[in-house]
Amino acid sequence: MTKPPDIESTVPKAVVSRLSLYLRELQHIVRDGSDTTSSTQLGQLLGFSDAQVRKDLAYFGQFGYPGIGYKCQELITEIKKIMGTNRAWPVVLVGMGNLGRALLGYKGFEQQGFHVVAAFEVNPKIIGTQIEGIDVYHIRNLREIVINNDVKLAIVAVPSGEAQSIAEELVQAGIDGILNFAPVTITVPDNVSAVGVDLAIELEQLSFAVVNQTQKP
Amino acid sequence: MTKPPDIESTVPKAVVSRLSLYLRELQHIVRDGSDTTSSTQLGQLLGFSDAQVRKDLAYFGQFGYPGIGYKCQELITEIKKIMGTNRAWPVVLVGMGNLGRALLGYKGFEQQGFHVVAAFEVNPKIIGTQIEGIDVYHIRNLREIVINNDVKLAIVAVPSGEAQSIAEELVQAGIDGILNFAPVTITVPDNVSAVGVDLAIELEQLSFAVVNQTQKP
DNA sequence: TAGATTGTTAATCGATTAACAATC
DNA sequence: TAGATTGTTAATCGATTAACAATC
Repeated sequence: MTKPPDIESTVPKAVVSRLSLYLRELQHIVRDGSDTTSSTQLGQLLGFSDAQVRKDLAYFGQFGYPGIGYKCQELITEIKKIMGTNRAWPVVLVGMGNLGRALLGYKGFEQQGFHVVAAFEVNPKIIGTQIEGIDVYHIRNLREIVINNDVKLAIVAVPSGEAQSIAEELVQAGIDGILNFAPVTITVPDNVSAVGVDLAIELEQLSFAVVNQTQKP
Repeated sequence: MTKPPDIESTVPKAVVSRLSLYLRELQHIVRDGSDTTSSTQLGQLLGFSDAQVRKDLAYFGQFGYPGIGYKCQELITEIKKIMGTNRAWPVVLVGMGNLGRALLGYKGFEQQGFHVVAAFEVNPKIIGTQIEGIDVYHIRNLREIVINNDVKLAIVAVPSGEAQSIAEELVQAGIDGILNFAPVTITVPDNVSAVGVDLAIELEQLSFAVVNQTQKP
């Protein structure tokens, strides 16, 4: 209860993304039967320095025990609280192409507390059906479903050309965060967050690394 | 021909990932009918400063024309050369679950020059079949196919528990770069590159942003 | 107690931005 | 010529690492 109210705005993005990795490793460590870990172990597993692990966590509080390390379950709980995943998030998914369907069936979302409550499409052939047990709606029902289910997050898996206009509809419907799989930059208002995942770009990064044989230290 | 031979090792990762975004925007600008652009325009489209765009490109050479800007097609060619995507890359895909199948049908890979030449699975029911026109093989055929097709890149979409051992088989088979969709950290030798994409982590980042209402400047 | 490990400060390192001469 | 825009240098800003007192 002593955390200043504005720390979040000063936390670098890189720190937040590492936090997710710490959480993932902690879950593995617990599954492997350990109760505690250390900044050294976490760092080694992820290729970071021990100092960085401690510094990153220090942005949010004091979670460790000098001489002991970190209690995994405790740290997991704390990081989840920080990330906002200490509760379940209802999510809507727009676009039922190849990728959209796969995302609908992706187990990893549920495992981390994200629950797809509805899917949306324009293709009349699949509107009204269920895919992976989820109802597929026409986009015109978006607002209603978002409001009724208090949905804040949306996944966009529509073709590039439609991504921006879908994003705008989502914002109109009251969505606060958009995970965009279309390979375009979408523009959203300042009070809305957008994260883009471009699968081809990820392969391109790999191509660069291979071509330039980026030796790891 | 005047580029020093070791610049690549000194280029920050962040620069390389922005390079991919520049390439993507340039392709859109061309599609929209413009022949030239500027560091200011590129930066604005992506939310970066003009200075950053110029600085990033300067790592690799002088591609612009003072007073004019950049010729889009020319810059596209240059960036593709840098990224190694000025040629087609054969790719193998391991794991034919929901996600693997979707990736097999993902058009964006082909569009950027990545061509999936073979898919691999352990499930005997689908080995020998074709999915999206691609033959599905048993992993025991991996090495042979990788060598025959001179494949350097692999996409891994297997369950978490199998990711590390598959990665090792890929390395054994002569793969140089792995795009890993399993939500685990995989360990590869220094001469191999690995890029991880964890879909749940991307949603988690969004959750953090929404919970902490990270206001954009 | 001795050994381990934290949280935090100071030092280092790296990346971004501002500014501007050179160029078209 | 005047206006636009590059490439690059220097200044600023931010992030990482090293070091260590405090703690268990």
